[in-house]
Amino acid sequence: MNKKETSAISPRREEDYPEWYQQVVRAAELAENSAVRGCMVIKPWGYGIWENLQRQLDRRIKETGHSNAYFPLFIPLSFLEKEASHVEGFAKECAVVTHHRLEARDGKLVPVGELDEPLIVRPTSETIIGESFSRWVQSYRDLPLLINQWANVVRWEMRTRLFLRTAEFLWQEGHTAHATAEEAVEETFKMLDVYAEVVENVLAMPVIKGEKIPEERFPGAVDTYCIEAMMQDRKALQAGTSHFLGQNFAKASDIKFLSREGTTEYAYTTSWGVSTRLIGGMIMTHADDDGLRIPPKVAPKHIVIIPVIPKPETEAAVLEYAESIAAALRLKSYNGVSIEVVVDKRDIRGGDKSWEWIKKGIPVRLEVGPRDIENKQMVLYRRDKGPRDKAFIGFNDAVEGMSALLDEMQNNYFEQAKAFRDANIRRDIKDFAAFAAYFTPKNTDKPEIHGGFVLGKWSGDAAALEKLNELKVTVRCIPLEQSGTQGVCVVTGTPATKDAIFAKAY
RNA sequence: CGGGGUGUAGCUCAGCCCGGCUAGAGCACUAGUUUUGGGAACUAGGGGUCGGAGGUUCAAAUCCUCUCACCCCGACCA
Repeated sequence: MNKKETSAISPRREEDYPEWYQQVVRAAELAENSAVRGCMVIKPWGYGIWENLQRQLDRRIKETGHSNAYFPLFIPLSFLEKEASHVEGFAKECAVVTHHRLEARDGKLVPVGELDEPLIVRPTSETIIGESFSRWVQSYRDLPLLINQWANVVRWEMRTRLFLRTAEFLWQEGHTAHATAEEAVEETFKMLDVYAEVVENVLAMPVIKGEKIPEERFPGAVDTYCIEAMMQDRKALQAGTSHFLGQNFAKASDIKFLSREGTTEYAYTTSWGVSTRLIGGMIMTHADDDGLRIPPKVAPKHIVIIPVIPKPETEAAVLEYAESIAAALRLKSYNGVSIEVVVDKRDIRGGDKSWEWIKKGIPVRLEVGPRDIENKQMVLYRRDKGPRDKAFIGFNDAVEGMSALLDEMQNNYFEQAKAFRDANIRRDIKDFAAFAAYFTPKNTDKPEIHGGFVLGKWSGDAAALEKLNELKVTVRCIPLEQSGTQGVCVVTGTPATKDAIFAKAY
């Protein structure tokens, strides 16, 4: 390999951001494309991140009173027809099962045994869960009903990208039913807060909580709330959504209850979800030109110990020393779990090992050789510093201080991401000329990274949406935090009071 | 589904326009030697239905027809 190459990932972010993203995913062995169009294989390192995220989110979902359950992968076609706008939103991207048997004919397998009613593979589960809810809810005493499921869903997207948009993806979807609108709205916000907390504290991704404009709402929802994050190409990523569904789905699925007063009422429902897309967001928030950087709280392994063996006769002693460090570290805990250590004993060159782990984004690398045994020390490399930025650290200091070090790295990642985002939120753009200039690349043949977030006033009229569409800019959200000031819409120039976040988006 | 492009080794590709020896390169892989606090060097080696089917020809990776898959740009999106 070329030693003059100063970064492990080629191209670098500023050269070709989408290609850089793909190379990071590949180099870190997170996932790969599969034989099935649009569907990915999540490899162990990537799945390990998902499991850690899942565990920490699941805990908070349960702490807020929800229970996990599981509903069918297949949904009768007729269920989807029950909610008019829901149909419109999802019908175009549904995988449909029409047969239940294969027969060999002329050496080929052909589907036979047509189903009376086709089944769709769930793109989301409101309708099938609603069917259960309608039987589970009879009285106001059955409410609230607070259910979550971890599942895979399928949306037959035209264009896919690993983690960010795949035809099949993993997620959790919460579904709740309440006696009053107030309580359901409260639930919607509560789960939005849970998402924001997990994404910021666990994935170290700063987010903006807000409300979607009507055009961007979940099909069938009364209100959709979201958390929006900024990627390193300054585009927005919707990182999670929480929907207040009003009585729309309760009416469609017949979720009724007898109130304390003896009247029959429709329940108010909510739904909320986050997906494996968050891993894509984590990559695009933290990875650099040397590959992935995983926030310690979701890293499948926190530390790799790389034995340095200059001569074969030193091997046994070095490995023994490496294992003793690993054993001591494993007795320590970080973020509620034992510190995860891997001793990389593979018979390949040390430099190759180091760079492999750098690209995989492991938080800490420890290198130990014969000289370190005598001095009872090791060489420490942190992924939040440069690849050659090494520090000697004593055995006891390393073991006792590791948890605090991981915590510091977790915070560093968040602070770095937050500083980057805040530096790229423009609040000074007041007219459309400046707005359009900000979102237009200077080199149209090969657009450079440009634009960012604009925080400005939004009037909400249809003509304005049209102008945004031409720029490929969207209203990401109306932030929950509003200034309350009077001003003019950055698109139309007409008087407006609402603050909105504008950006190009994934 | 519209416009453009690509299918040749595990990966990235050359060869195709202008048909012709046993189909090539780099990386990766295997073995050996040297090197060793660092993304090594040399030598030898393994690996290919040239996306698939049909056609033209003495001869097809190369020309023709059909077909499948994927990628990029649009419309759609967690």
